[in-house]
Amino acid sequence: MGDKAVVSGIVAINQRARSAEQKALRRQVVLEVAETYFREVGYEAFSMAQLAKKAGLVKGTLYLYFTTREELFLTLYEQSLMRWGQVFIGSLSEPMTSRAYAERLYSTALMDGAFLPLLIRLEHVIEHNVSISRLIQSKRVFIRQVEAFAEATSTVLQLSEAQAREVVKTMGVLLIGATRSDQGPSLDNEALPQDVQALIASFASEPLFIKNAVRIIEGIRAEAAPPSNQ
Amino acid sequence: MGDKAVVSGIVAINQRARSAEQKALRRQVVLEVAETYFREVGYEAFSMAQLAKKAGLVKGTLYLYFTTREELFLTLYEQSLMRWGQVFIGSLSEPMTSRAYAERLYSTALMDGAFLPLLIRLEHVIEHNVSISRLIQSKRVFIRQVEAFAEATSTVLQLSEAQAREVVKTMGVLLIGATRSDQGPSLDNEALPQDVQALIASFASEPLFIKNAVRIIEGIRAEAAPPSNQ
DNA sequence: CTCTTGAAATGACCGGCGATCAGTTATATA
DNA sequence: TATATAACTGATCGCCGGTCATTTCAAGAG
Repeated sequence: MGDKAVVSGIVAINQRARSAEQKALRRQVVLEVAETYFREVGYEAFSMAQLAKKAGLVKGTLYLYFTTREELFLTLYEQSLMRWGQVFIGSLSEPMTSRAYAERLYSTALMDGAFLPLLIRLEHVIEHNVSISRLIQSKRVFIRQVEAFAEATSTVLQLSEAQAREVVKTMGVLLIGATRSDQGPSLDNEALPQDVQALIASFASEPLFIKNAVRIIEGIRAEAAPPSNQ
Repeated sequence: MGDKAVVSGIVAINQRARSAEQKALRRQVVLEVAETYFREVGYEAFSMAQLAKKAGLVKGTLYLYFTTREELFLTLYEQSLMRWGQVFIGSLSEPMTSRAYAERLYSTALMDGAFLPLLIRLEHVIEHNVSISRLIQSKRVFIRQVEAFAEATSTVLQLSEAQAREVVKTMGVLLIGATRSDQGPSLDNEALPQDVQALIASFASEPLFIKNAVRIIEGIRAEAAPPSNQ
């Protein structure tokens, strides 16, 4: 009991955060605790009071750093998006097949346990209850990421910039739609009838994503290069 | 004040529902009130107490007809799915282009104001907090609908059964991913900077869905019929 | 070294939520 | 008409996100 005093390493602010840097640092610490907690319990069971407890604060203090629960999640989303972007782009190699590209995209997106659950709730939940200016700021982060994706995609898939942007947009759509089934309740293997098990198996997200990603990339590739004309 | 007594038409149960039919009827009346209310306020703002008030009951009574809020929404989802299925299949004509098929699918799905908002929340929210047996029952409704869709699709697009099933599965994925942007906050036209407006415009759901639906249908069509071989 | 001051932090508090259940009441039947 | 049964009620529960008057602490002034 009484786990105050020194927390971690050199910086160790258990005192009040007064300077702007200290406040930013504390905010980031809270975000890291929040992300761990979020990975444990998911979106719906995540409570601000519990988060405060885990971060060694009191609920009211959280609201000095985040105006609403949703604004906190929006920040987590931005960070996970940028993190995933780095990992995905970093995983691409010079010339790639559509299939290899789709596989990298899928596996890196799933690897980050926070990204997809946040992405899936972005429009219907998170973006409501957030100020317009904060939302604009977030959209700009998104624009930057889309551009980075498009550039890398254009290179490795040998597509025009316009084609690459089209690919990126559609990959997002497909990723959300295909991984939706992974977000259902974890009924594991318990006594589901065969017809339902077969249904679930037929909606397995990985082949669903990859097969359709390839179809779309090849479709886009074919559109701008009519094979028999000019 | 005092709007008891006769409610509507001939049946008019303001009394207790005793027989199984009366109970089923009352349940259906509640569902209809719930759907109207849901269309007004959406998922998050929907409260059981308000619903009870609108249905002329008390909150506790609702829980005699639905075990949880989510089970009520699951029922609304099933009904809207079947309703849409009828409308969509009924709107198909004998031989159709991929594009016409995609357009019908998109427009009929959007027309029913309740279907997409429920579908989008199905796995991450609704299916949690519902009994396993109820979930199995719901999945079977879904299986039946998929089969009906596949049959109609096979006919109008002139595809094999396996191809048609693949089309149907993928259309669902695409529909959810593409219409996600419609679920954001309604920021209308108010003072969004141009870059953000351009982003939103570029993610407009209709062209996003239709272009990619066509790409995928054509991709699936091409897979089983290699043009230069056999 | 002490005092002042203003912002960081607190915790009690708010209204509303989904859900529960002991008690009430209407009604079909004997 | 009396009785048993189950549909219905409404008070109550614990918890939620969010607020705010008050307290506390550290940096800068003297």
